[in-house]
Amino acid sequence: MKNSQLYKGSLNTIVMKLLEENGRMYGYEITQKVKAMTQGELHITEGALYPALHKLEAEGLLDVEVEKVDNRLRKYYKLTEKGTTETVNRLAELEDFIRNMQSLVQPKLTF
Amino acid sequence: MKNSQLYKGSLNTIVMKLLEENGRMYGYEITQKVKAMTQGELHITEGALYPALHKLEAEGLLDVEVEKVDNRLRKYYKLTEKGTTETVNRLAELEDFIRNMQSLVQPKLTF
DNA sequence: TCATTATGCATAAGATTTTTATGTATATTT
DNA sequence: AAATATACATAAAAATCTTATGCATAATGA
Repeated sequence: MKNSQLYKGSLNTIVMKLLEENGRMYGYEITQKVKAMTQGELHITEGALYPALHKLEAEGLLDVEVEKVDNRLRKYYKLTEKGTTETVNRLAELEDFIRNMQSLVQPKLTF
Repeated sequence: MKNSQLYKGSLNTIVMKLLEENGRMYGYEITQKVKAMTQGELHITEGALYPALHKLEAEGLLDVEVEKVDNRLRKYYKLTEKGTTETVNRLAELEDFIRNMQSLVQPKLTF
């Protein structure tokens, strides 16, 4: 989803957090939202997003509702109860991750 | 290198930053240092680390010196000139990454 | 009006990274 | 004497993502 390898493994967390914020979203909408929220820096590719959504659904973390808007198909995803619980965990992991990375990379900040 | 998927893609950056800080280190030392710096939270596995070191060396970012200490082998790695330059880029990417993740995950912080 | 871009989904091959499981060997601790 | 720590290594499998396609409708622009 961009040049940097760092984003590997973060897609699920991003998607789940966005769904927690916005209630329900469809795939294309997620790509646009992420692009907007990062000033165009982060570009989620379809080849990564759609399989990820399918997997989260298969794991019971997301529910899907298909709708036709303007004669085009949309698949709206939202968090299941299980997904909502898991999102809390993932966000806690993200905070730990960021904290750990900062202590590894900015060891000077001990003042 | 742990439970959370988030660390995927961050190993190279971690290694390069540690070498920038410490001049030269050997593999086992890196695993212990990371464990200590993260209060035991982040555990770098050998199966991930050694291939990563070999690849960074093959890319010309690291130099290696073999030494025998206490009758045991050690391979000390240090950044090449190219590696030092690249480390600056990787750290900038890491900062962008963290900033982007925070704006995705903490959109409330707009005050 | 005809071509391009935007919207919207999907999958498949390949690359990359990591996990898990081994293997070898010496030193130290229990 | 056995277990743990130190120190390297690789190989199979899993997981994730990129790149390249494919299909289809709507809107924009030349």
